[in-house]
Amino acid sequence: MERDGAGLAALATLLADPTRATMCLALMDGRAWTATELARHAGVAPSTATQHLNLLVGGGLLAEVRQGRHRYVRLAGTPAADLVERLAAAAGDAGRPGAEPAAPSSLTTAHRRRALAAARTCYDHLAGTLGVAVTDAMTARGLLSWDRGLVLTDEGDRWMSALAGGWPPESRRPLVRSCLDWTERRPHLGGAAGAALCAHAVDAGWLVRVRRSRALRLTDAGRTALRERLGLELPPAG
Amino acid sequence: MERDGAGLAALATLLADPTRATMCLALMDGRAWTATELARHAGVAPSTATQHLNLLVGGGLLAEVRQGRHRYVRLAGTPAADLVERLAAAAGDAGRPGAEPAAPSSLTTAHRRRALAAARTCYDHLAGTLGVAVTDAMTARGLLSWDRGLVLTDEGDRWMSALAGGWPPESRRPLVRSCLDWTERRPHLGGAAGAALCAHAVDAGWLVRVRRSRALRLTDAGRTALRERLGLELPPAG
DNA sequence: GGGACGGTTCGGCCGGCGCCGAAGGGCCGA
DNA sequence: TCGGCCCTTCGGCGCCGGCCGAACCGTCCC
Repeated sequence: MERDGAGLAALATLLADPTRATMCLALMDGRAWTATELARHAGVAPSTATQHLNLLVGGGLLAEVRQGRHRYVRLAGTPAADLVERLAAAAGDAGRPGAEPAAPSSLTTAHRRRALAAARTCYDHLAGTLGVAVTDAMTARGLLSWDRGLVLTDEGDRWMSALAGGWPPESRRPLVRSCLDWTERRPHLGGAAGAALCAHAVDAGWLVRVRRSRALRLTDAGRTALRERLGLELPPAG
Repeated sequence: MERDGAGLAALATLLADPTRATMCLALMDGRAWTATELARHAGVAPSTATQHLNLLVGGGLLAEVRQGRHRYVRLAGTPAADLVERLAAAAGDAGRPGAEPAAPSSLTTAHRRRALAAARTCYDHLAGTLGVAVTDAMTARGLLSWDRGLVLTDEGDRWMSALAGGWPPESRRPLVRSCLDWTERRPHLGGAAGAALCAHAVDAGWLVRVRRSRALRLTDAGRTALRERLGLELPPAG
């Protein structure tokens, strides 16, 4: 790759604008937003939003789908989402990688924060304390091994098969991947297995999405299922 | 805190300029560079480099140490280095972060970094693991003493005389000086003695310079010489 | 002390970028 | 067919940020 920083700078420039950064963070919920939704969310005129979205799509950070008169836009993929999340995590440390997180500025944000910290999606897999707890439980049960990088054990493979149909997936995506959690500062399960697990949890009603957020709420059924399948004891909803 | 993208944008802005990005990439070798070195490397005036370094240090991405009239600057830590590496890797994917994960192109960079960590020049004397190892060996042999600051013992003075002609040097430069190594985080030998030792090692063919880099390669002759003269056992080249 | 050197500060120039409003085009539903 | 909605294009404005050169300060070397 090139030794000059032009490419790096070009990529960073995409996120170096508050409006674009706000848009990308909003898209971290994994859904597709329309251009006007993003414009209102970021507090700019629609024409301005168009320009920003052109840049982000052109830069490969976002993918778009035109449907009728709507322009739907979403994060381009897991790497893009990882990038945004990682940068946001580093930026969240009061601008100091290594400092403690800033106190929530308001009650609503505190509530939001707590909900997000408890359980949320990280693009397409589980994150937050729940994501870490599930990952830990899977490790304790021998479904995951961290000996030489993160791998799914044979037992873990059987466990996934029993959990969800269509396992293993055909995609060339790595089965498992370690993803650093920005609230827990600990790794949780990403990759195809993480995505499949999350998808099943939502399909089966273990988790329900909280509107306009990437927070998740654990249902009673989910609590029971996780206890039965992983021996994971979770406190009732707070 | 994460709701608006201001923080994220602020962090990304640090890397959104080609000059700053080039500087950060240069610093990925793990070494500490001086301001002028970085200025020349990035192709800007010293005054411009100062401004960029102020931003990067202020943003927590870089750490600085003032030594004499020099301003040494290095990546602030592992998180910062990870951030730069990850962003650079994503930017290298043909500018498409959404594409599939890139092959470990960091292999070459890993090699580069290892080579630099192994042996390199710091100014005009030895640094890296080799520099630290030599310093340790000289201390163990009683050639150096750290009792009241770093001094060359009488025996060390004789050792230097036997090693190289023109010892002691006429310059009023301090004979020995402790210089903090940024990869080892331990002091190594600088000053006139360190310079003379390094010069002799290169002249005598113990070390050869690696082109377009500060890295050094230890020859077989050098390995033998260091074993004979310092009792220093070094592993063969990797 | 004198000279060289590394680094910093200050002022000023300039290009680029983000923003908007107005106008226009495509798609939809009545 | 017609009006309304979503989005885009275009022109223009204001500002921020990167760049330099000149002057200055502190350090090191002789």
